[in-house]
Amino acid sequence: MQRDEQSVFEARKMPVQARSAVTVEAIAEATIQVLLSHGMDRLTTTRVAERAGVSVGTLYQYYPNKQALLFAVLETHMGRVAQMVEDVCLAHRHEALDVMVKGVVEAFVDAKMERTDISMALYQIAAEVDGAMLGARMRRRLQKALETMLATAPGVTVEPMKFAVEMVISTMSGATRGVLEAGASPAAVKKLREHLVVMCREYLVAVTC
Amino acid sequence: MQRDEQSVFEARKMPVQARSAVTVEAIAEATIQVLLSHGMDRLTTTRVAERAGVSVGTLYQYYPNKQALLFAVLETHMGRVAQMVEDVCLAHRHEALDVMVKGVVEAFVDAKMERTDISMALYQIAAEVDGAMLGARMRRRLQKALETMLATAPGVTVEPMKFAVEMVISTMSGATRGVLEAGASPAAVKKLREHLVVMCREYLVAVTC
DNA sequence: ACCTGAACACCGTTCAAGT
DNA sequence: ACCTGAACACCGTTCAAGT
Repeated sequence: MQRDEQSVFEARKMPVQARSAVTVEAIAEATIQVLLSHGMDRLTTTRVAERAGVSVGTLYQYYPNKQALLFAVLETHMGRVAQMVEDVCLAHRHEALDVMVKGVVEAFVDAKMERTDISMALYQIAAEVDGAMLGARMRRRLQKALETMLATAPGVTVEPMKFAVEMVISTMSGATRGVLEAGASPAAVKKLREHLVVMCREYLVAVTC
Repeated sequence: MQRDEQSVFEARKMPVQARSAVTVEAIAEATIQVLLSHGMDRLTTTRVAERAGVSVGTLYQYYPNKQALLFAVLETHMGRVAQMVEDVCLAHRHEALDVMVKGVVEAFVDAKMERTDISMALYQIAAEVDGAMLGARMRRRLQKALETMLATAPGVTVEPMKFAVEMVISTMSGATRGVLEAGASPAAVKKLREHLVVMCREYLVAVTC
């Protein structure tokens, strides 16, 4: 594969020895730590390298630029959320609509709220890098998982299904983000779980023929 | 007033002569233009000043730093949206719940979609500066306006009202953002208007006692 | 195969000098 | 009262030299 074919955001090279795999992981972990302790505007490639115990040059051996580093961190965590929702979608095929909605919404909220500090920090990253692109990719994954599951719901035909699923995904993201930006107190997270289930269920029932 | 009491994000000085008022406006406008044509990462204070037809020094006479400049631009546009929703909330007092919801949702969507290019560009700004802070302020304005309006709805008591309104605001933001990030085609905007009304109405009806 | 860190380019910000 | 733009500090990124 030629260098030019690589996305500018992809890792520059694959670690082929054990120590470099450790280095890559250490750099990714250090990025989160620096983000949490210093904030986005004081997140410096030199500082990240220092925290990871390597030199700047080493960082640039695995991540072509700062954006790629942030992108990778964001991708890891968004991927984790998508994975958890996908698992629930598979597990809830052929069940009743309200059971599906409850399962998906709670899986989404729980995944996002597992580490509220990281989730909040990631919103800072999302605009620095092209968060829209990653968000779109994640949305496509959730979209497919939800559509596939909903197609197996007994006696349910939502029209237009595609848009309704987009609405549900955007709504889950928006409401969760709202609670995170408001501080994500345990009480608020609990209410979010309940109310978001009601909102999505009532909506889907209303647009169901 | 002493310098130290000023927020770091507020304008450094008020324009007292006509030409400087023009300068301030030109800089703000140039910021949007550079953002739209070059993107966030190529938005440079020097480039903005150049576009506005002044020197960098002049820019720093009115905005203490780059963040303050971006903050001001974001604030203007968020304020416009908040204002339009507030107006609708005042106009719809004492009407039926579903009329209120329709009015507010459509006002919000229309305000955000009036200039989709600017709205999309602003998401880039929102993380560069402390978008969470401004978002919180805006949410408080909408919160108050909506609560005041809903309290006048005949025969409606939502419990807990405060959280339900937070949910509605986050949902409107999230769903609108989703459509914007998906490209905001006229067809999608139209469907968003309709579906968002359904979602918010059904939700509020469900949590109403 | 992997790591180092001085060196370079570029950008945010200032301030002495101008009108 | 307002504007200019060279100068400075700092950060992203590179690359010749090391192990």
